[in-house]
Amino acid sequence: MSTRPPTRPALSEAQFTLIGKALADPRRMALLETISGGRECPCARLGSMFAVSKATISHHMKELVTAGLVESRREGQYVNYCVRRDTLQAYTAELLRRAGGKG
Amino acid sequence: MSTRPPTRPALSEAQFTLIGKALADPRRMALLETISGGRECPCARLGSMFAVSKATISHHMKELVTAGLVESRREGQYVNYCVRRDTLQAYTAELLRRAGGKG
DNA sequence: TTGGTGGTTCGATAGTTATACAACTGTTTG
DNA sequence: CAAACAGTTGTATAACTATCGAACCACCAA
Repeated sequence: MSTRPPTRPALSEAQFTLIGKALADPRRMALLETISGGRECPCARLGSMFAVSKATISHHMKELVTAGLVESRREGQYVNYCVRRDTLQAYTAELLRRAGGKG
Repeated sequence: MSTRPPTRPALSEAQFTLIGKALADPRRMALLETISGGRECPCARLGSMFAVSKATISHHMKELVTAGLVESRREGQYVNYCVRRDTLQAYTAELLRRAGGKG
């Protein structure tokens, strides 16, 4: 048929669920949004913006990285994060594919 | 500029979170997907497809309805559900708007 | 009415998770 | 080396939630 094959490989069920869970938490969503705002975002700054412990920040960032929504890169003492927009787009596409129906 | 203003009102923070949580559960996602498949789906059928109690089905459907992802309509003895694609699309749009960045 | 079927609500339980503190690793600077 | 700073990990706890059985409500048919 004519439905062009997706350019990206479809998300696995496991990753789809991971992403869903990662996005479901308001705090994590806020972190993601903050990271998305700037070009790169050191973890330290995040801690100062949200009144939570650095352990919690680290935990949330780990979830986001595991879900593939964020990439981390160590820069000396610091860790910089950036959003993986491809993953985010793959997720929304998959979401619409699954529940968006045929129109 | 030329980006047409959204036809839909933006999702409130509360609803955005509700939707996120609703979509995060694999079972609920499966239910949503099933509903999306057919035109209308009576609750009874759902119960027979997923090996869970009807109480659990009811609970999940309530979550989906509360999130605005699904609409329920009583049809005599039965309750039919249909997916609110507008909500789903509003969610994905908001997601990309928040975290999709300017890329 | 009585019964039967479809769905909801209640109460309890088990599993998950967000959070913090403390201890630890890694890095830079004296 | 030691000290200071950035992040991670371990442990514990509190809050949340998915799940079920049972009781209940809504509708339909005798």
